[in-house]
Amino acid sequence: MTKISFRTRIEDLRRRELIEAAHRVFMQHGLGGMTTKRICEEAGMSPGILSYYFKGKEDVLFAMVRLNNRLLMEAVASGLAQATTRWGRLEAIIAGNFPEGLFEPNIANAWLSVCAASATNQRYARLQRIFYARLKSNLASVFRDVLPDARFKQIALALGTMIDGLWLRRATGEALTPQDSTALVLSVAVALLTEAERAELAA
Amino acid sequence: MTKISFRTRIEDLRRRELIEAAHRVFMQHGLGGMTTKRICEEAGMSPGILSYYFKGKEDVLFAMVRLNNRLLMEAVASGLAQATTRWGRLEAIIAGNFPEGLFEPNIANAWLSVCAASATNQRYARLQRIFYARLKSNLASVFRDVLPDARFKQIALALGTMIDGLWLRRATGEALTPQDSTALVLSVAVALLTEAERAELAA
DNA sequence: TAAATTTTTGTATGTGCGTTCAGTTTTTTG
DNA sequence: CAAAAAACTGAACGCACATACAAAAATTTA
Repeated sequence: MTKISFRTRIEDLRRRELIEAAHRVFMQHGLGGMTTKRICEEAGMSPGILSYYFKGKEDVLFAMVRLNNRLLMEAVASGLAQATTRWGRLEAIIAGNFPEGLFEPNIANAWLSVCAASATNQRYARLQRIFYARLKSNLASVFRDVLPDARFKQIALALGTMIDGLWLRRATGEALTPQDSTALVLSVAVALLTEAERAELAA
Repeated sequence: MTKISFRTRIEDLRRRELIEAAHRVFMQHGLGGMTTKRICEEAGMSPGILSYYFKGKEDVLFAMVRLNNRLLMEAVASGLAQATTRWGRLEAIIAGNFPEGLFEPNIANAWLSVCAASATNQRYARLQRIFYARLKSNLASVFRDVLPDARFKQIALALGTMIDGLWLRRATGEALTPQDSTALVLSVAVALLTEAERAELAA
Protein backbone atom coordinates (compact mmCIF):
# COMPACT_ATOMS: atom_id res chain seq x y z
CA MET A 1 0.00 0.00 0.00
CA THR A 2 2.56 2.53 1.17
CA LYS A 3 4.90 1.10 -1.38
CA ILE A 4 2.61 1.63 -4.30
CA SER A 5 1.56 5.14 -3.32
CA PHE A 6 5.17 6.23 -2.89
CA ARG A 7 6.21 4.66 -6.09
CA THR A 8 3.44 6.39 -7.94
CA ARG A 9 4.26 9.71 -6.38
CA ILE A 10 7.91 9.59 -7.43
CA GLU A 11 7.02 8.32 -10.85
CA ASP A 12 4.51 11.08 -11.50
CA LEU A 13 6.95 13.66 -10.19
CA ARG A 14 9.79 12.51 -12.42
CA ARG A 15 7.54 12.26 -15.42
CA ARG A 16 6.29 15.76 -14.87
CA GLU A 17 9.83 17.08 -14.34
CA LEU A 18 10.93 15.50 -17.59
CA ILE A 19 7.93 16.84 -19.47
CA GLU A 20 8.59 20.32 -18.19
CA ALA A 21 12.27 20.03 -19.02
CA ALA A 22 11.32 18.87 -22.50
CA HIS A 23 9.10 21.89 -22.79
CA ARG A 24 11.89 24.27 -21.87
CA VAL A 25 14.33 22.61 -24.26
CA PHE A 26 11.72 22.78 -26.97
CA MET A 27 11.23 26.50 -26.40
CA GLN A 28 14.92 27.14 -26.67
CA HIS A 29 16.04 24.79 -29.43
CA GLY A 30 12.93 24.01 -31.44
CA LEU A 31 11.52 20.64 -32.35
CA GLY A 32 14.66 19.61 -34.21
CA GLY A 33 16.97 20.63 -31.40
CA MET A 34 15.25 18.47 -28.81
CA THR A 35 17.59 15.64 -27.87
CA THR A 36 17.18 13.18 -25.03
CA LYS A 37 20.51 14.29 -23.66
CA ARG A 38 19.45 17.92 -23.52
CA ILE A 39 16.10 17.07 -21.96
CA CYS A 40 17.68 15.01 -19.20
CA GLU A 41 20.38 17.58 -18.62
CA GLU A 42 17.76 20.30 -18.36
CA ALA A 43 15.91 18.14 -15.81
CA GLY A 44 19.15 17.60 -13.90
CA MET A 45 19.15 13.87 -14.48
CA SER A 46 21.31 11.38 -16.29
CA PRO A 47 20.75 10.56 -19.97
CA GLY A 48 19.46 7.07 -19.29
CA ILE A 49 16.60 8.14 -17.05
CA LEU A 50 14.34 8.97 -19.94
CA SER A 51 13.92 5.37 -20.99
CA TYR A 52 13.18 4.47 -17.41
CA TYR A 53 10.12 6.66 -17.12
CA PHE A 54 9.07 6.85 -20.75
CA LYS A 55 8.89 4.45 -23.62
CA GLY A 56 11.16 6.77 -25.59
CA LYS A 57 11.68 10.29 -26.74
CA GLU A 58 8.51 10.34 -28.80
CA ASP A 59 6.57 9.50 -25.67
CA VAL A 60 7.87 12.54 -23.80
CA LEU A 61 7.05 14.79 -26.72
CA PHE A 62 3.53 13.50 -26.91
CA ALA A 63 3.00 13.93 -23.18
CA MET A 64 4.30 17.49 -23.47
CA VAL A 65 1.89 18.38 -26.23
CA ARG A 66 -1.01 16.78 -24.41
CA LEU A 67 -0.24 18.75 -21.27
CA ASN A 68 -0.17 22.01 -23.19
CA ASN A 69 -3.44 21.21 -24.89
CA ARG A 70 -5.03 20.43 -21.56
CA LEU A 71 -3.94 23.77 -20.14
CA LEU A 72 -5.49 25.64 -23.04
CA MET A 73 -8.75 23.70 -22.90
CA GLU A 74 -9.02 24.27 -19.16
CA ALA A 75 -8.53 27.99 -19.62
CA VAL A 76 -11.54 28.05 -21.92
CA ALA A 77 -13.64 25.81 -19.69
CA SER A 78 -13.09 27.92 -16.60
CA GLY A 79 -14.10 31.07 -18.46
CA LEU A 80 -17.17 29.41 -19.89
CA ALA A 81 -18.39 28.34 -16.48
CA GLN A 82 -18.73 31.94 -15.36
CA ALA A 83 -20.57 33.29 -18.39
CA THR A 84 -24.33 33.72 -18.23
CA THR A 85 -25.43 35.00 -21.67
CA ARG A 86 -24.60 33.54 -25.06
CA TRP A 87 -22.54 36.58 -25.90
CA GLY A 88 -20.71 36.19 -22.62
CA ARG A 89 -19.91 32.61 -23.55
CA LEU A 90 -18.60 33.77 -26.91
CA GLU A 91 -16.34 36.28 -25.19
CA ALA A 92 -15.16 33.59 -22.80
CA ILE A 93 -14.36 31.17 -25.61
CA ILE A 94 -12.40 33.73 -27.56
CA ALA A 95 -10.56 35.19 -24.59
CA GLY A 96 -9.86 31.68 -23.33
CA ASN A 97 -8.00 30.96 -26.53
CA PHE A 98 -5.50 33.70 -25.70
CA PRO A 99 -4.62 32.94 -22.09
CA GLU A 100 -2.52 35.45 -20.23
CA GLY A 101 1.01 34.10 -19.86
CA LEU A 102 0.50 31.39 -22.47
CA PHE A 103 -0.01 33.54 -25.56
CA GLU A 104 3.70 33.97 -26.10
CA PRO A 105 6.02 33.47 -29.09
CA ASN A 106 7.76 30.35 -27.86
CA ILE A 107 4.55 28.62 -26.85
CA ALA A 108 2.90 29.65 -30.09
CA ASN A 109 5.84 28.26 -31.95
CA ALA A 110 5.56 24.99 -30.08
CA TRP A 111 1.96 24.69 -31.13
CA LEU A 112 2.87 25.53 -34.71
CA SER A 113 5.50 22.82 -34.84
CA VAL A 114 2.96 20.32 -33.65
CA CYS A 115 0.50 21.42 -36.32
CA ALA A 116 3.19 20.89 -38.91
CA ALA A 117 4.19 17.53 -37.49
CA SER A 118 0.56 16.40 -37.50
CA ALA A 119 0.90 15.74 -41.20
CA THR A 120 3.24 12.84 -40.59
CA ASN A 121 2.36 11.91 -37.00
CA GLN A 122 -0.93 10.18 -36.32
CA ARG A 123 -0.94 10.82 -32.57
CA TYR A 124 -0.46 14.55 -32.98
CA ALA A 125 -3.14 14.64 -35.62
CA ARG A 126 -5.54 13.04 -33.18
CA LEU A 127 -4.83 15.62 -30.48
CA GLN A 128 -5.33 18.31 -33.07
CA ARG A 129 -8.70 16.94 -34.09
CA ILE A 130 -9.87 16.75 -30.50
CA PHE A 131 -8.81 20.33 -29.94
CA TYR A 132 -10.64 21.68 -32.98
CA ALA A 133 -13.74 19.62 -32.27
CA ARG A 134 -13.88 21.12 -28.80
CA LEU A 135 -13.60 24.65 -30.14
CA LYS A 136 -16.30 24.04 -32.69
CA SER A 137 -18.62 22.47 -30.15
CA ASN A 138 -18.09 25.40 -27.82
CA LEU A 139 -18.95 27.83 -30.58
CA ALA A 140 -21.97 25.73 -31.48
CA SER A 141 -23.27 26.07 -27.95
CA VAL A 142 -23.25 29.84 -28.46
CA PHE A 143 -24.97 29.99 -31.82
CA ARG A 144 -27.30 26.98 -31.57
CA ASP A 145 -30.90 27.97 -32.36
CA VAL A 146 -29.84 31.50 -33.23
CA LEU A 147 -28.15 31.03 -36.58
CA PRO A 148 -29.06 28.74 -39.46
CA ASP A 149 -26.61 25.95 -40.07
CA ALA A 150 -24.84 27.38 -43.10
CA ARG A 151 -24.27 30.70 -41.41
CA PHE A 152 -22.99 29.06 -38.27
CA LYS A 153 -20.48 27.13 -40.32
CA GLN A 154 -19.23 30.30 -41.97
CA ILE A 155 -18.89 32.22 -38.73
CA ALA A 156 -17.33 29.34 -36.82
CA LEU A 157 -14.77 28.94 -39.59
CA ALA A 158 -14.03 32.65 -39.66
CA LEU A 159 -13.53 32.90 -35.92
CA GLY A 160 -11.57 29.68 -35.59
CA THR A 161 -9.37 30.65 -38.50
CA MET A 162 -8.79 34.05 -37.00
CA ILE A 163 -7.71 32.53 -33.69
CA ASP A 164 -5.30 30.19 -35.46
CA GLY A 165 -3.93 33.02 -37.55
CA LEU A 166 -3.29 35.16 -34.51
CA TRP A 167 -1.39 32.37 -32.82
CA LEU A 168 0.63 31.94 -35.98
CA ARG A 169 1.44 35.63 -36.06
CA ARG A 170 2.38 35.52 -32.41
CA ALA A 171 4.75 32.67 -33.19
CA THR A 172 6.63 34.95 -35.56
CA GLY A 173 7.09 37.43 -32.74
CA GLU A 174 4.42 39.92 -33.73
CA ALA A 175 3.58 42.15 -30.76
CA LEU A 176 0.09 40.93 -29.95
CA THR A 177 -1.42 40.91 -26.49
CA PRO A 178 -4.25 38.63 -25.39
CA GLN A 179 -6.41 41.75 -25.19
CA ASP A 180 -5.58 42.93 -28.71
CA SER A 181 -6.26 39.51 -30.11
CA THR A 182 -9.51 38.94 -28.27
CA ALA A 183 -10.72 42.37 -29.33
CA LEU A 184 -9.85 41.75 -32.96
CA VAL A 185 -11.67 38.43 -33.13
CA LEU A 186 -14.66 39.91 -31.33
CA SER A 187 -14.75 42.84 -33.72
CA VAL A 188 -14.94 40.41 -36.61
CA ALA A 189 -17.72 38.53 -34.86
CA VAL A 190 -19.62 41.78 -34.38
CA ALA A 191 -19.10 42.76 -37.99
CA LEU A 192 -20.29 39.41 -39.32
CA LEU A 193 -23.50 39.37 -37.30
CA THR A 194 -26.62 41.44 -37.91
CA GLU A 195 -27.89 43.76 -35.21
CA ALA A 196 -30.87 41.49 -34.59
CA GLU A 197 -28.61 38.46 -34.14
CA ARG A 198 -26.39 40.33 -31.73
CA ALA A 199 -29.41 41.34 -29.66
CA GLU A 200 -30.58 37.78 -29.47
CA LEU A 201 -27.15 36.60 -28.35
CA ALA A 202 -26.95 39.24 -25.66
CA ALA A 203 -30.23 38.15 -24.08
CA MET B 1 32.78 31.67 -73.88
CA THR B 2 30.96 28.54 -74.95
CA LYS B 3 32.55 26.81 -72.03
CA ILE B 4 31.28 29.19 -69.41
CA SER B 5 27.79 29.44 -70.79
CA PHE B 6 27.48 25.66 -70.96
CA ARG B 7 28.79 25.22 -67.51
CA THR B 8 26.35 27.73 -66.14
CA ARG B 9 23.46 26.13 -67.93
CA ILE B 10 24.23 22.70 -66.50
CA GLU B 11 24.82 24.15 -63.07
CA ASP B 12 21.52 25.99 -63.01
CA LEU B 13 19.72 22.96 -64.31
CA ARG B 14 21.15 20.63 -61.68
CA ARG B 15 20.48 23.12 -58.93
CA ARG B 16 16.89 23.46 -60.01
CA GLU B 17 16.47 19.70 -60.29
CA LEU B 18 17.81 19.24 -56.80
CA ILE B 19 15.59 21.98 -55.40
CA GLU B 20 12.54 20.43 -56.99
CA ALA B 21 13.52 17.01 -55.74
CA ALA B 22 13.97 18.48 -52.27
CA HIS B 23 10.52 19.95 -52.56
CA ARG B 24 8.96 16.63 -53.40
CA VAL B 25 10.79 14.86 -50.59
CA PHE B 26 9.68 17.56 -48.22
CA MET B 27 6.06 17.11 -49.23
CA GLN B 28 6.23 13.42 -48.63
CA HIS B 29 8.39 13.09 -45.54
CA GLY B 30 8.18 16.42 -43.77
CA LEU B 31 11.00 18.68 -42.69
CA GLY B 32 12.47 16.05 -40.39
CA GLY B 33 12.40 13.32 -43.01
CA MET B 34 14.42 15.28 -45.54
CA THR B 35 17.79 13.63 -45.92
CA THR B 36 20.43 14.34 -48.51
CA LYS B 37 20.27 10.75 -49.62
CA ARG B 38 16.54 10.92 -50.24
CA ILE B 39 16.83 14.22 -52.07
CA CYS B 40 19.52 12.95 -54.41
CA GLU B 41 17.70 9.69 -54.95
CA GLU B 42 14.53 11.60 -55.81
CA ALA B 43 16.53 13.67 -58.28
CA GLY B 44 17.99 10.49 -59.76
CA MET B 45 21.56 11.40 -58.81
CA SER B 46 24.18 10.00 -56.52
CA PRO B 47 24.36 11.05 -52.86
CA GLY B 48 27.55 13.04 -53.25
CA ILE B 49 26.19 15.40 -55.88
CA LEU B 50 24.54 17.65 -53.35
CA SER B 51 27.83 18.90 -51.95
CA TYR B 52 29.01 19.62 -55.47
CA TYR B 53 26.23 22.04 -56.37
CA PHE B 54 25.34 23.34 -52.92
CA LYS B 55 27.24 24.33 -49.84
CA GLY B 56 25.25 21.77 -47.91
CA LYS B 57 21.81 20.53 -47.10
CA GLU B 58 20.77 23.75 -45.41
CA ASP B 59 21.55 25.56 -48.63
CA VAL B 60 19.14 23.43 -50.66
CA LEU B 61 16.40 23.92 -48.11
CA PHE B 62 16.80 27.65 -48.17
CA ALA B 63 16.76 27.75 -51.96
CA MET B 64 13.61 25.66 -51.93
CA VAL B 65 11.80 27.98 -49.55
CA ARG B 66 12.90 31.01 -51.51
CA LEU B 67 11.59 29.53 -54.73
CA ASN B 68 8.20 28.79 -53.17
CA ASN B 69 7.96 32.29 -51.78
CA ARG B 70 8.75 33.71 -55.17
CA LEU B 71 6.00 31.69 -56.82
CA LEU B 72 3.43 32.95 -54.33
CA MET B 73 4.53 36.56 -54.66
CA GLU B 74 4.42 36.34 -58.43
CA ALA B 75 0.90 34.96 -58.31
CA VAL B 76 -0.18 38.04 -56.41
CA ALA B 77 1.75 40.42 -58.62
CA SER B 78 0.27 39.08 -61.84
CA GLY B 79 -3.25 39.44 -60.46
CA LEU B 80 -2.56 42.95 -59.23
CA ALA B 81 -1.37 44.08 -62.64
CA GLN B 82 -4.77 43.41 -64.17
CA ALA B 83 -6.89 45.14 -61.53
CA THR B 84 -8.18 48.65 -62.21
CA THR B 85 -10.09 49.69 -59.08
CA ARG B 86 -8.93 49.58 -55.47
CA TRP B 87 -11.50 46.93 -54.71
CA GLY B 88 -10.28 44.94 -57.68
CA ARG B 89 -6.76 45.14 -56.29
CA LEU B 90 -8.00 43.91 -52.92
CA GLU B 91 -9.66 40.95 -54.58
CA ALA B 92 -6.49 40.23 -56.54
CA ILE B 93 -4.34 40.32 -53.42
CA ILE B 94 -6.59 37.98 -51.51
CA ALA B 95 -7.20 35.58 -54.38
CA GLY B 96 -3.49 35.65 -55.17
CA ASN B 97 -2.78 34.34 -51.70
CA PHE B 98 -4.73 31.17 -52.48
CA PRO B 99 -3.34 30.16 -55.86
CA GLU B 100 -5.03 27.33 -57.68
CA GLY B 101 -2.90 24.22 -57.47
CA LEU B 102 -0.72 25.61 -54.69
CA PHE B 103 -3.29 25.90 -51.92
CA GLU B 104 -2.92 22.25 -50.96
CA PRO B 105 -2.30 20.43 -47.67
CA ASN B 106 1.26 19.40 -48.36
CA ILE B 107 2.33 22.81 -49.58
CA ALA B 108 0.54 24.47 -46.70
CA ASN B 109 2.34 22.15 -44.37
CA ALA B 110 5.67 23.03 -45.91
CA TRP B 111 5.01 26.69 -45.33
CA LEU B 112 3.94 25.96 -41.76
CA SER B 113 7.15 24.10 -41.05
CA VAL B 114 9.14 27.02 -42.28
CA CYS B 115 7.16 29.40 -40.07
CA ALA B 116 7.96 27.18 -37.12
CA ALA B 117 11.61 26.91 -38.05
CA SER B 118 11.86 30.69 -38.37
CA ALA B 119 12.09 30.87 -34.61
CA THR B 120 15.52 29.26 -34.63
CA ASN B 121 16.68 30.02 -38.17
CA GLN B 122 17.66 33.56 -39.05
CA ARG B 123 17.54 33.10 -42.80
CA TYR B 124 14.01 31.73 -42.75
CA ALA B 125 12.94 34.54 -40.47
CA ARG B 126 14.23 37.03 -42.98
CA LEU B 127 12.27 35.48 -45.85
CA GLN B 128 9.22 35.52 -43.64
CA ARG B 129 9.61 39.20 -42.89
CA ILE B 130 9.98 40.04 -46.55
CA PHE B 131 6.86 38.09 -47.37
CA TYR B 132 4.74 39.79 -44.71
CA ALA B 133 6.08 43.22 -45.59
CA ARG B 134 5.06 42.66 -49.20
CA LEU B 135 1.55 41.63 -48.21
CA LYS B 136 1.19 44.63 -45.94
CA SER B 137 2.47 47.02 -48.57
CA ASN B 138 0.09 45.56 -51.12
CA LEU B 139 -2.83 46.05 -48.76
CA ALA B 140 -1.62 49.57 -48.03
CA SER B 141 -1.79 50.41 -51.71
CA VAL B 142 -5.48 49.52 -51.58
CA PHE B 143 -6.45 51.47 -48.48
CA ARG B 144 -4.07 54.41 -48.73
CA ASP B 145 -5.95 57.73 -48.47
CA VAL B 146 -9.23 55.93 -47.86
CA LEU B 147 -8.81 54.73 -44.31
CA PRO B 148 -7.19 56.45 -41.34
CA ASP B 149 -4.00 54.82 -40.15
CA ALA B 150 -5.37 53.06 -37.09
CA ARG B 151 -8.22 51.51 -39.01
CA PHE B 152 -5.92 50.40 -41.80
CA LYS B 153 -3.75 48.64 -39.27
CA GLN B 154 -6.72 46.82 -37.81
CA ILE B 155 -8.07 45.71 -41.15
CA ALA B 156 -4.70 44.72 -42.55
CA LEU B 157 -4.07 42.64 -39.46
CA ALA B 158 -7.50 41.03 -39.67
CA LEU B 159 -7.13 40.11 -43.33
CA GLY B 160 -3.53 38.96 -43.07
CA THR B 161 -4.32 36.89 -40.03
CA MET B 162 -7.29 35.35 -41.79
CA ILE B 163 -5.14 34.36 -44.76
CA ASP B 164 -2.55 32.78 -42.47
CA GLY B 165 -5.24 30.99 -40.53
CA LEU B 166 -6.78 29.53 -43.66
CA TRP B 167 -3.41 28.22 -44.81
CA LEU B 168 -2.93 26.68 -41.40
CA ARG B 169 -6.31 25.00 -41.59
CA ARG B 170 -5.51 23.78 -45.06
CA ALA B 171 -2.33 22.25 -43.69
CA THR B 172 -4.38 20.13 -41.34
CA GLY B 173 -6.30 18.81 -44.31
CA GLU B 174 -9.46 20.86 -43.93
CA ALA B 175 -11.43 20.83 -47.19
CA LEU B 176 -10.96 24.41 -48.30
CA THR B 177 -10.85 25.54 -51.91
CA PRO B 178 -9.16 28.71 -53.13
CA GLN B 179 -12.66 30.01 -53.91
CA ASP B 180 -14.05 29.28 -50.43
CA SER B 181 -11.07 30.90 -48.81
CA THR B 182 -11.05 33.99 -50.98
CA ALA B 183 -14.77 34.42 -50.43
CA LEU B 184 -14.44 34.10 -46.67
CA VAL B 185 -11.68 36.67 -46.41
CA LEU B 186 -13.57 39.03 -48.70
CA SER B 187 -16.75 38.62 -46.63
CA VAL B 188 -14.79 39.67 -43.57
CA ALA B 189 -13.41 42.65 -45.46
CA VAL B 190 -16.91 43.65 -46.50
CA ALA B 191 -18.21 43.25 -42.96
CA LEU B 192 -15.42 45.34 -41.45
CA LEU B 193 -15.85 48.27 -43.86
CA THR B 194 -18.67 50.81 -43.87
CA GLU B 195 -20.84 51.21 -46.91
CA ALA B 196 -19.27 54.57 -47.68
CA GLU B 197 -15.78 53.12 -47.53
CA ARG B 198 -16.75 50.27 -49.82
CA ALA B 199 -18.16 52.74 -52.33
CA GLU B 200 -14.95 54.72 -52.29
CA LEU B 201 -12.89 51.59 -52.86
CA ALA B 202 -15.05 50.51 -55.78
CA ALA B 203 -14.57 53.79 -57.58
C1' DT C 1 42.01 11.59 -81.57
C1' DA C 2 44.44 12.84 -77.39
C1' DA C 3 44.66 15.88 -73.65
C1' DA C 4 42.21 18.63 -70.49
C1' DT C 5 38.32 19.79 -68.02
C1' DT C 6 33.93 19.14 -66.09
C1' DT C 7 30.64 16.25 -64.10
C1' DT C 8 29.25 12.31 -61.57
C1' DT C 9 29.84 8.36 -58.70
C1' DG C 10 30.01 5.57 -54.57
C1' DT C 11 32.48 4.72 -50.73
C1' DA C 12 34.63 6.38 -46.46
C1' DT C 13 34.67 9.14 -42.39
C1' DG C 14 33.23 11.38 -38.48
C1' DT C 15 29.48 13.02 -35.69
C1' DG C 16 25.41 13.00 -33.02
C1' DC C 17 21.62 10.62 -31.85
C1' DG C 18 18.22 7.27 -29.14
C1' DT C 19 18.37 3.47 -26.57
C1' DT C 20 20.14 -0.28 -23.68
C1' DC C 21 21.91 -2.27 -19.63
C1' DA C 22 25.06 -3.84 -16.11
C1' DG C 23 26.16 -1.89 -12.23
C1' DT C 24 25.66 1.60 -8.23
C1' DT C 25 23.24 4.25 -4.98
C1' DT C 26 19.15 5.17 -2.45
C1' DT C 27 15.04 3.88 -0.30
C1' DT C 28 11.88 0.63 1.66
C1' DT C 29 10.80 -3.57 3.92
C1' DG C 30 10.67 -7.11 7.66
C1' DC D 1 20.25 -3.64 10.77
C1' DA D 2 20.34 -6.72 6.89
C1' DA D 3 17.79 -8.03 2.71
C1' DA D 4 15.12 -6.60 -1.04
C1' DA D 5 13.33 -3.46 -4.08
C1' DA D 6 13.34 0.78 -6.39
C1' DA D 7 15.64 4.68 -8.44
C1' DC D 8 19.30 6.15 -10.89
C1' DT D 9 23.84 6.33 -13.37
C1' DG D 10 26.90 6.69 -17.26
C1' DA D 11 29.39 4.22 -20.44
C1' DA D 12 28.60 1.49 -24.65
C1' DC D 13 26.25 0.14 -28.77
C1' DG D 14 24.18 0.55 -33.18
C1' DC D 15 22.32 3.39 -36.44
C1' DA D 16 21.34 7.22 -39.54
C1' DC D 17 23.05 11.10 -41.22
C1' DA D 18 25.84 15.06 -43.65
C1' DT D 19 29.83 15.68 -45.75
C1' DA D 20 34.38 14.80 -48.02
C1' DC D 21 36.98 12.80 -51.49
C1' DA D 22 39.44 9.92 -54.61
C1' DA D 23 38.38 7.67 -58.57
C1' DA D 24 35.64 7.13 -62.83
C1' DA D 25 32.85 8.70 -66.60
C1' DA D 26 31.42 12.10 -69.70
C1' DT D 27 32.25 16.10 -72.20
C1' DT D 28 34.86 19.75 -74.24
C1' DT D 29 38.97 21.52 -76.22
C1' DA D 30 42.87 21.86 -79.43
